[in-house]
Formats: sequence, C-alpha cells, structure tokens
Amino acid sequence: MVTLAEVARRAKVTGATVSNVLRNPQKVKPETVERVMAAIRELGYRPNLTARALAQGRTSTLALMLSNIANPFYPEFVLAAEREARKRGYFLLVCNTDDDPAITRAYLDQIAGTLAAGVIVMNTDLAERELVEVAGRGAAVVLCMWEHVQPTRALPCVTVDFAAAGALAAGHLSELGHRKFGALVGEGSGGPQTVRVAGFESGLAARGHAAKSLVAARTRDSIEGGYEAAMTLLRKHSALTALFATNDLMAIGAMQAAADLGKRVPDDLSVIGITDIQLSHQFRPALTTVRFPTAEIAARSITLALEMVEGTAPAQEMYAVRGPELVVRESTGPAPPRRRG
Amino acid sequence: MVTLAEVARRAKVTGATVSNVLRNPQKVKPETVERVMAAIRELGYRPNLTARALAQGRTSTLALMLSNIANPFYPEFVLAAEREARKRGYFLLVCNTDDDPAITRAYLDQIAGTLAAGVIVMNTDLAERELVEVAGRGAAVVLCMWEHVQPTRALPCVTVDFAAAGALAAGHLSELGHRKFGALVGEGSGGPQTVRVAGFESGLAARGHAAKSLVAARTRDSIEGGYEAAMTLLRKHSALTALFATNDLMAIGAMQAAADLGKRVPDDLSVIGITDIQLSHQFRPALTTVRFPTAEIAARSITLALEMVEGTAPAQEMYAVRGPELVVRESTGPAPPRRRG
DNA sequence: GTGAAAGCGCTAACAC
DNA sequence: GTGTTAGCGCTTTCAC
Repeated sequence: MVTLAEVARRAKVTGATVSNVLRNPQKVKPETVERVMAAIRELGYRPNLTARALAQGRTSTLALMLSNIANPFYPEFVLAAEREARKRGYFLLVCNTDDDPAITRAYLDQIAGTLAAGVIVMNTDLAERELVEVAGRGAAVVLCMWEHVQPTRALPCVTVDFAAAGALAAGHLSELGHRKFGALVGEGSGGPQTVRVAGFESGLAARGHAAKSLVAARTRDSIEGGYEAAMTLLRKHSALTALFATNDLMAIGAMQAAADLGKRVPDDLSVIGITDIQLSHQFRPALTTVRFPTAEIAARSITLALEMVEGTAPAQEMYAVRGPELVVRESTGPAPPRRRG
Repeated sequence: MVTLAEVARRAKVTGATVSNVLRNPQKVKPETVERVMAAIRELGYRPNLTARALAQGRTSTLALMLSNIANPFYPEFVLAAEREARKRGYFLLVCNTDDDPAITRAYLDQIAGTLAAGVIVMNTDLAERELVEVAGRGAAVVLCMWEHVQPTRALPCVTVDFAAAGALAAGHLSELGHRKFGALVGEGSGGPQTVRVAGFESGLAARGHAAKSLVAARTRDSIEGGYEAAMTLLRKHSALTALFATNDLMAIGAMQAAADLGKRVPDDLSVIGITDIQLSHQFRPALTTVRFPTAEIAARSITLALEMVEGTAPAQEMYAVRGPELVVRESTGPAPPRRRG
C-alpha cells in the first residue's frame, strides 16, 4: 500500500505538503502541487480513509438503521439516501435490525461515533432514551419517519404528515360517494400506524360521515396481512365499498382478496393505500394511493445528519418535508349504486 | 469519548492489558479481567473501531457494489449478505453504481483497501482488468453473479448455473406440450442475459424442438421492458403459447401484456421467469419461475470475501452454489389445443 | 501476567 | 510555502 510518506519522499516534500495538496491546494505553490500530483499518479497513491478518519476524529461514513431492507419501501429510500451521501463524500452503512432491539443496540454500540459519524434511525422499537444516550456518545442521531413523534423530543426527526395522508385518502373516497369504509391498520416497525387512521377518521368526520361508517382491522403491514384482514372485513361487512390501507402493501393484499372474493376493483370495491411504493403502479389494477416524498425524506435525513456532523446543526427539532399527495390510479372509482337493503 | 487509556487508568493497568482483556481474556489473570471489565462498564467504554482498524491494518467493513438497489433482486440479496456479515462481526457498505463506470471506479478508488477490507462486485460494466488492479491494492475482491464468467478469470466468483436455469425452463414448457416459444432476453447490468437463453435453446433442442420454434426479443430487464417486448412478440407471432423471460421482472411485464391483449395466463399463454424474486409469488397469477438460491449466494459471497480478508483464502477460483430449481406456480399450464391453421 | 514503547497513515498547529 | 512535531485510539511485539 502506497502511503502519503512515500509520495512525500518521491516529490521531495514532507507529508504535510502532500496533505495540503490534497485538501488545500491553494496553500501550496503551483509547481509543488504539480510535482506532488505527479508523484501521486506515478505511485498510484490513494489516501487511507481510515487513517484520515482517526486523525480528523470523524469518519466519512453514515449508518442507516432500518428494520428490514426487503420491505419494498426501504430500497427506494436507501437508493436516494446513498446518492445524497455519495454526493457529499460520505458512505452508507446499511443495518438491518429485524425489529430486534438487541440487534439495534449492538449496532449502535459498535458503530455510533466510531465507524459512523451519524446514524439515521428509521422506525424502531428502541426507547428514545437509549438513542439520546447514543447521541451523547458523539454520533449525530436523526430519527426518520417516526409516526408517533412528539414535538418535544430531544432528537431531530425528519417526518411526513401521516395524519394528512389519512385525511387525503378519506377525502378522495368520500368524494367518490362511498359511505361504508373499511380500514386496514398496519402493525409495522414503530408500532401500529394509528396516526394515519386517525387522520382518515377525522377526514371522514370533516365530511360528515358518522363514526360508525368505518370498520377497522389491525394486521401485519404486508401483502399477506392485508389479504387476510381484507378477507375478514369483506366477508363480515358486505356493505363495504371502499377499503383504506395504511400502507400500500396491505392495499395490494386487499386487492387480491377482493379478486378472490369475486369483487371487481374498482367497480365493486375501491382500494386506496399510502406511500406509493414502486409496486403500486406496477400492479394491476394500478393502486390509487397517497404518495410520500420518499426520495426527499431520504435526502433530507442525510443532509440533516451531515449538518450535525459538520457542526452546522440547525435549530429546529423536527423536519417535515413536502406534504403527502393523492395519486389517483385504477383502484378507486365511484361507489357502486346502493343495493336496496 | 471514553478511550482505552482512561479505562486503563481507572483499572490501574496499562492499555495493553485492557486490549488483552477485550481480545485475549485468557491471557489475563481473572481478577484483572474483572477489574478492567468493571472499569469498562462504569465508564461506558466502547472501542473505537476506526483506531482498531488502523492499528490492525484491516477494517471490519465490507462493501457491496451493485447497480441499483431499487431493483427488487438486490434487497433480498443485501438482506442475506448483511446478516452473514453481521454474524461475523463485519459491517456492510452499500454502493449503488447506476451502471456508471465512473461511479464504480470512484467507489473502488476510495474505499477498496482503506474503508473496506473486501468488495463484492455484482454485475458491472467495468473491465475485469480494473478489478484485478483493485485487488492488487490490498482489497479482497469477489465477483458475484457474473453471467459471462470465464473459468480462467483472475478473481474468485460466486455464481449460479445460468444455462441450467434456462434449460429447466425449457424442459418445463416442453413437457406441458408447448411448441412455439417466445423468449424475452433482458439487457441488464453485466450485459445481455444470453447464457440463460442459450441454456433455454439447448434445453429445447435436447427435447427435439427445432430452432425455429423459438422467437426472441431483446429488451430492458424490467417490468416495462418485459411488457413492451411481450406486446411486440405476441402481436407478431400469434402461434406463441409460451413465453420465457430471462428474469422475473420481464415475466411479470409479459403477464400484464397478455392481460391487455385479452389472453389469459396460463390458459392461453404460459409465462415463466428466472430468479424467483419475492414479487413472483405475490403477483397474480403467481409466477412459475426458476429459483436462484439468492440468500445462499449472498452468504457465500460474504464468507468468501472474509476468507480472503482473513487470509484463509481457498484455492478454487469459482464457486457455484446449489443449482437453480424449478418452482411451478400459476402462470404455466398445458399448451392450449392447437387451432387449425 | 503485565508494562513499555513503537507505530498504523494521516491531520493540524505552529514554527521557520 | 514548507517543514516539524504531536498526536488520533488502538494493537502488538518484546521485556520484565
């Protein structure tokens, strides 16, 4: 491995100068820069980032803690996060926690403040208190997409307006003339997605729907979970004409359940989700959903972490990005004519 | 930040002993171990992995270079890779290259041998020669899933039998009585997936099908690509009763094309893919496909890289994992009765 | 069984 | 402008 010292020797300067050529070239005489660059080229020198990190007291690595990257939301997030990090000269460590606090803790213990200058923590089952402690160890900690976020929290948080997303879905369904609604409430990492449902309920209320026009079911936040919950709901409540899922995966499962029950989407049943993962427009019928600005959230989380790492930490505690927006596709339509009952 | 020196001071030993307690406890007197552990606990000491890496001359980080993590194959791969790495005390850097050689090169230049002890390179457009050079800089380089792999190559490679996968698909379709086949050949990272098609062709030939019973079309390896290519093929060749896609994404696109053309799958048209990504069993009709042992490939890549990093590099140059296997689901069925023509 | 000392490759004052 | 000098926090011989 070629070291800075060897470059220095060859260019007949000291290490300090080589270092300067690389980091503050304007401080070095042009001809020296030239000579050093030549030596670097000839020797094929590459700075050792580990050594640099140790000397600077700061690494160029960020960690992203998420529950399970196989959940289709995360790859889209990671893609955007990694691009933003790379753009700023940082690298991204991806850490799956499997929603296991022990794994989360082990990761945090090992890398926060040593291998990783900053950590972005997506929904997790860890107590916030523990994360505050991690932050105390010298790592920039930013929370991301925590649904049950308190404005008083000690850690900065990048988030979206989950309630508004639910309300948007309610508005859309209501406008289409639906009267009986089913809600599929996901239990994901970070607990049940109740804020979205609350938003949906208040959206319904705002449009004059009675509370009993809504029936809800809790389920796992997955295609399978959505399928099962929709099956149960649809069988039990034949008057339902619209299903709201707190996440796209469940909505997709719900559409499959509808198909298996011989209900056509959207003719007999409208289905709407939240997030707008890629899958949503790839499925048939294409899913109507409330889009989260995923890439923007990811990029914002990275920049926020870096601002903290690099000491230009902004004052605010919570960062909402562009709000959610309705994306109408094929899975929602006018409420079917009422059957006489 | 609590350092090893502070722990040493508190435990009234030297740094060397603290280090030994952490790494070779058997070399230290039990009561000393006890005392040191107590100090560590009281101080909340965590070893600085950056410093350790510099001192040891080896990091505990591996890098995974892939074209784009939003492609559904990769998250499944990354999940398994990260778990294996974590199990062995390593961390995983995820690097998107976007199939851009410049990005790939930049990543490699920066991290190979410094931040990352090893690099797993999935299909890439980089010349192998460049990778060999990277390996020369002291990083363990392992190739993974390269379809056009030569047995003489200089770098170890973890791969599957792509040709066998194609042949398996051919056998299945042939047994179902199909006579006219269409092939959707993907152009992904790493070039066109021609080995799979070659395998498909020879599988067909082995069962006595004439070469002209197959029509092929090149397309992007994506749902959209598969959709378009299938549209073209199905419109042009009305006698086709079976479609083979070199990847599941295209197969899914093909099923959508079939639906839009009013063809029922599998009654009018059978569709088979390769890989068995999660989506394949989630889609309706569920896709028949040839499964790659994705998690196993990922784990093997990691262990191979670590064997090299840790100096126990095995002799072989190429590592095939368990072979591909046929997974029959809903998208394939008996060839429809021949229309008179 | 424990300590002293050198050094991993780099950065950052500060001196010249 | 460039060099000198101390480290960064840890590991690792090698004495004792």
